[in-house]
Amino acid sequence: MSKVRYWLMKSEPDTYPISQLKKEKKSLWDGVRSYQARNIMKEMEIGDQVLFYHSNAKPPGVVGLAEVSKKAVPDPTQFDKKSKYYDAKSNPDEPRWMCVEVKYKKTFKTQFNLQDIKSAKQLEKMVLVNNSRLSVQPVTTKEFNFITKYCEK
DNA sequence: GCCAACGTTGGC
DNA sequence: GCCAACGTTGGC
Repeated sequence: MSKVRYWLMKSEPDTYPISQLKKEKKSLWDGVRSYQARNIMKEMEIGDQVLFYHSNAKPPGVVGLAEVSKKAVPDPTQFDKKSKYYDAKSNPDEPRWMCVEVKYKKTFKTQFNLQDIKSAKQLEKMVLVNNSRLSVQPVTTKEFNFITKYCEK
């Protein structure tokens, strides 16, 4: 078994809030159409821990925890003509877009706001702070522990 | 709703 | 293969 790794995944509460993941228990993280984000999802292993982040929220921040429950598989929405994520250029024999499945773990009592992240010295190197547009990103063990310790108090 | 940042596309 | 134009993300 390899070591557990940590990630941060963004979702807009208007599109897919953490409360919906709680209801559904698990969900395919489909609809991601960024090569960088896709490449990061391909790295994920079952059991990896995920910070669930609400973007475009008031205020934006980390709202809870999820866990990778299935390794990357071809994103079914890329072949679904009715989906807004349909990609005519993707070949079923060589799918362009991949996604992992995540399962719900918990919702923090108080969310860790982006503002808190930006003002914490220990978190100044976070990808979130320096590459704010990347929707799936790696998080270091230290960053993960810092945020979860604070939120689990 | 604005707009800065930045990834992607496409003309050359 | 460069780079301008364009589209999207996401904070404010």
